[in-house]
Amino acid sequence: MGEKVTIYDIAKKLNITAATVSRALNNNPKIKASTRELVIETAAKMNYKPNKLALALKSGKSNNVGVIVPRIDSNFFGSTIRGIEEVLYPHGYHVIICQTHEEEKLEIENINTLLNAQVDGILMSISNAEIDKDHIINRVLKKNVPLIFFDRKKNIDGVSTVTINDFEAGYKVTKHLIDQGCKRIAHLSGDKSMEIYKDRCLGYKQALLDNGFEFDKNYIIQTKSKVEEGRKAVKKLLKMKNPPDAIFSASDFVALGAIQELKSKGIKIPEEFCVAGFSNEPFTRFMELSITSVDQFPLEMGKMAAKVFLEQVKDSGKVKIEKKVVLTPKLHIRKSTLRKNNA
Amino acid sequence: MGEKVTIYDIAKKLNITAATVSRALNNNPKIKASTRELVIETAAKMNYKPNKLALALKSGKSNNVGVIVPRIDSNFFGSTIRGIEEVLYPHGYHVIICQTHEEEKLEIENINTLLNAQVDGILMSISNAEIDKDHIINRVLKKNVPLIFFDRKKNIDGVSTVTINDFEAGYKVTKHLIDQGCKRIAHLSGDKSMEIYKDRCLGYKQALLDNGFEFDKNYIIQTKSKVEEGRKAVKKLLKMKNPPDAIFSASDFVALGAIQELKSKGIKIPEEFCVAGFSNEPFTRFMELSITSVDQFPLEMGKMAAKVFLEQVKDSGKVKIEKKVVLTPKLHIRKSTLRKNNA
DNA sequence: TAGATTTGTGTAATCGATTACATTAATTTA
DNA sequence: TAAATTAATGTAATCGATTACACAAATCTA
Repeated sequence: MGEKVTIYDIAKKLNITAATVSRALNNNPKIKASTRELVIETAAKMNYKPNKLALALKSGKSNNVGVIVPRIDSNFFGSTIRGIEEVLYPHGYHVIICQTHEEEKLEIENINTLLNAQVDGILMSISNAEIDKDHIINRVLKKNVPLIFFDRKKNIDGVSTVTINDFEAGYKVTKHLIDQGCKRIAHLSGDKSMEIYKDRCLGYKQALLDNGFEFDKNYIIQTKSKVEEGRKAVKKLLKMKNPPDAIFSASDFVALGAIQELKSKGIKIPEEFCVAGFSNEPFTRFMELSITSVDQFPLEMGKMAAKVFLEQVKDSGKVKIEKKVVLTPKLHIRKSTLRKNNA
Repeated sequence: MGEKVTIYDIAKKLNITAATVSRALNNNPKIKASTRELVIETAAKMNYKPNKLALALKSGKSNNVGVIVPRIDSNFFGSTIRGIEEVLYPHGYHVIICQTHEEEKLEIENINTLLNAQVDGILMSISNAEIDKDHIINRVLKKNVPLIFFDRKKNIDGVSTVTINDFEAGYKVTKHLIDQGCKRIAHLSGDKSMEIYKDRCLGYKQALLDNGFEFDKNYIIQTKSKVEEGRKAVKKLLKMKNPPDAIFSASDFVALGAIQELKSKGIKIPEEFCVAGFSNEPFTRFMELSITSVDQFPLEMGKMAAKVFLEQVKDSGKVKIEKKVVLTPKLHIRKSTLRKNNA
């Protein structure tokens, strides 16, 4: 019933002490071969399994790492978590998932409860880079718990980061639109308090400037990552005196909404208007009018974050390392921006 | 630096024992009010946080639950996990994620490591219902660890399940296709070793029979949930002497592939051919030719599974309960099957 | 005012492992 | 063959909490 076999049960059965059992099971060379074998055999027979909690308490290592993301039911975060898990599982780590729903309060609460649960590391996508989180971050660092930001980072000493080059991505998309002959390129940005959106926007600006385009700040509209926001934005843009003929959206969902709205107005894509998104959501390639988008390699990003964590664990105690890994984004050019005469 | 504050540190500072500190922090009424306040105050000042591992070891409750799914980077499982997390987090539970990639070996390994980690419960989507898993399942049950299957279940005594009525879903879709005037309805099924696919197929059959259609087993093609498989299946079906004029696919991805192939052959959807999918993946409603599909309410399913777990924990020790929760699927009728003359 | 209660804390065992430090028995050395 | 090694195992502390039991001081009872 209870079926809780401990080393003491094995010890009792064999008339030896728990210490000997422990040593035998850990292949301590001081133990006589015959004893070792007997113990191992008996342990197997009794279906003994070590209690990870006891080990964790004793060693101070829980073999759990916390992963904090805004949400997991999105392709991007789901894939990063998959990558993290794939790398860490073979090393004996378990992944504890926490969602913040972009809420500041939950973010801090999550870190706290993860620390109390004695996780061996925290991998997170921080939501708002402007709000001061130094206090809680310091708690993590003081405890010497490796902390790694992925995708949504904030520059903090001692914190490693794994990101893609959002600036480059923004630049590439914009340059591509320019190459397709677009003259007035608008940008549907995201929450500017996040570095990723800031950087994408900066890349956009730089590409414009480098190519002799003038930058009009009215062409930048802040949106939340929702289809409806794309429709709204297009309505607004089309009312302008000098409406754009292309959109670089920092979100695939917003790009989708934009496309829907443009189509409903009878505007032809990509002939009259080009639209590019961001994140390479599955639907962007499934659509009949497939959508040009940026691949952020979420799986790779997750794997990389996990690897950085493993390195930090290995080297802990030695020099404090701080890695900044930047992945190169890949632009998938699809129908929504590909004009045939240019192909 | 180390910043590890324990109740002993607090005790030392106040010249009392750890027992008193523990009691004060736990609002034990035997403790003098003044002492309690002093302790609580000092604990806050020293930034004391209880060590969850120690608590877990003592109490035998880790406050962790394991969730085992084939993968997390899918809309369906991502959403169920989100639901689980949302319900359990407020109750102080953490969710440990494990992926099986449909591999038998990993499934068993995951259960084992979760048990060794002393999880308080396991919620899982079992991959293959035909392979005998009694041994490992028994280990869970013997340990009195609540076990709940969601979506992909297997009928086992003592195991609660939360599923949707896949039979009904299959029936509804097929009936809908019949109502739209389709005469020869094919079914693209999934791995028949899973109950969900078996049931969807049974619902399909029953609907055919109930409506005076004859059932042709050549109209059933087994597929894996991939776009390419849908294309292949359609190629095969169209080569038949008496090709179908509708497809009920047990997967949205397969349905998508089918649609792509049909279109490439110049077949008009839904006028000449209707296609319905399953799972209500986001892309099904985003497509220009939106795809009829079945909503499995993954978020609700996750929440429900978590609630069943909570009930079992509460009632543990009392009668052993075994809940079978069946959610009703919802058919979203979209362009891919909606013939205007029928609307 | 002696005995019974109550109040507030301390002592020590416990959860299940690991491990530094004995300790005993066996073997080697001189 | 006595002393020195070595081999194999036992004893007990430890990780950080909780809690049954013990106990002294304060308060109540008759």
